[in-house]
Amino acid sequence: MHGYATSGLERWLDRLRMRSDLTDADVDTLRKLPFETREVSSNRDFVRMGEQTTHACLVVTGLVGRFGQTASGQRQITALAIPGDMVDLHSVVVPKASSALQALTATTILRVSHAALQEASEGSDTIARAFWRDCVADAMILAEWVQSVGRRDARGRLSHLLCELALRNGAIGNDPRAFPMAATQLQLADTTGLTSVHVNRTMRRLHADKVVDVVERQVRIHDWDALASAGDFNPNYLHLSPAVLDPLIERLKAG
Amino acid sequence: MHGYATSGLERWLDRLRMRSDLTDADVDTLRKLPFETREVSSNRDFVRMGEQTTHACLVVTGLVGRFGQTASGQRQITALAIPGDMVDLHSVVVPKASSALQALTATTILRVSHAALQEASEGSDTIARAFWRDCVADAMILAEWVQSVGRRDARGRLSHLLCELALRNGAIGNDPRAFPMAATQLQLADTTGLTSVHVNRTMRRLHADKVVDVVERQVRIHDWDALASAGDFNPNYLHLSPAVLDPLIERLKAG
DNA sequence: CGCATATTTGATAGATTTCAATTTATGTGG
DNA sequence: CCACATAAATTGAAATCTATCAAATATGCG
Repeated sequence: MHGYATSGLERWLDRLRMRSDLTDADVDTLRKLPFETREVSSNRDFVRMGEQTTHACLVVTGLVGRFGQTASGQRQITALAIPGDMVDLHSVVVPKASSALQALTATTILRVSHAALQEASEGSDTIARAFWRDCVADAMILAEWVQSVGRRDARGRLSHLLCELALRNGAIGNDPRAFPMAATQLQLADTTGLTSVHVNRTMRRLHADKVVDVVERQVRIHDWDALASAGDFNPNYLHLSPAVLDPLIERLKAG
Repeated sequence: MHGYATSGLERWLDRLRMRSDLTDADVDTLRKLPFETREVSSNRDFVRMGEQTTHACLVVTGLVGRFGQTASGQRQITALAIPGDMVDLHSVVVPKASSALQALTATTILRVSHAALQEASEGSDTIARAFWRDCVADAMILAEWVQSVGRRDARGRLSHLLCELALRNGAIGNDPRAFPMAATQLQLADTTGLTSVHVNRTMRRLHADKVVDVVERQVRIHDWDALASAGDFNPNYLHLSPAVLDPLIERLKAG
């Protein structure tokens, strides 16, 4: 997206700045955050539930899920993090993990210490506000998921999720009509509160209806209007500025 | 709970301090926050979806729900606020409401301006952190709700919700075994992603099994162990300190 | 008393899960 | 590059849970 974006931090900074005004000094501070890079292979927890964490994790490439688990072993994904997302920025203020983080595919993360993040936030009101706001944005996605899982049928849930991922991918510079999505149908099931069998049948139907497609770990949206209407999708909750949102919708409709 | 707690702010302060260390100066600052009191009658929106808000709302008495709505008119409650909760503290950093707030029963709220809250948070790192942490705590409840709605059956969802409400009520000084719960079965249905008919039958069964009871807008827990096990309830996500949690659990088990 | 709201019950339809296989990808070592 | 092992996608049939529709009974309130 930007020529200088060699470090994975840059994409995160871009995202932060989409939501919050940061001063040049702020950006400078954040660019200088120390981190260590880590490769996580598919289906591996890199934060376990209950663990006392000391670092937050920024996704550079790949896909990360936050997992809850029921006593009977049923799994539920409560958040998906794509590149540019700091999966657990919240851990700076609540370090004890109340759910596990797992890579859904081979993933590169940057670990940034809570101490450094806290120092940055205490050194600048605008950074503090940006971090707070980012956590609130995550909460709004969660609220939307509650609604989706609570009140939409299988087709609606999957459509809604794919709409969300399209815009979130678009916001980080991917093509909103065709973007990487490494989750398996089982993982999609754990995200939407369905069974992998039912996800399979529903995706198959969406494909047959020429609405969306997942081929080779890539989502391809063929009919945005149909998808958005099936998912009853209203992008407000993502709080993207018109400058970001409008061109994305335009591209999606052009599809 | 405290003799001096004439103002509704006090209970909120107590709750904040349960999660975050505040200095005496911080507490002083927060006590001096200007507010206006407002009575809201049952089933009335006091914040509409899409509205640009200028104040955050603290519940003093009653019950408030955050409502999402689907195109087909299906409703989903994405948060319940009991006395002492600032329903939309998040609106300080994201003022545009992405869902409606509605009183589920006659409710008293305190409106506190964003400007005042922001000033408080910018004047003290510890206050800023406490606000941020409180929003994160709300998000963790939301994540648990996603899991509940996604992966538990009707009995599990209702049991889990009642367990949560028991501890949250206990934390503000109510008896965790018998506390006010003004929501109708229809509202419980909107909270758990069920139908009012199904909520009725399920509550009826929980009653028959001598697990819980809702009589005259009061929850009465008869068998905590059975309720917690039916709801597969693990209180970790509420992040209550042992000093608060342990006595509550003890009382609940004694029941 | 009488309207409006909430609870309760029954019968039926429908969506989704569960169980059990089968087929199709994907990756890996020889 | 093949053969094997493993993971993922796919399909079918039956069982279950939950929604839907419709109505009767309570309950609260002016």
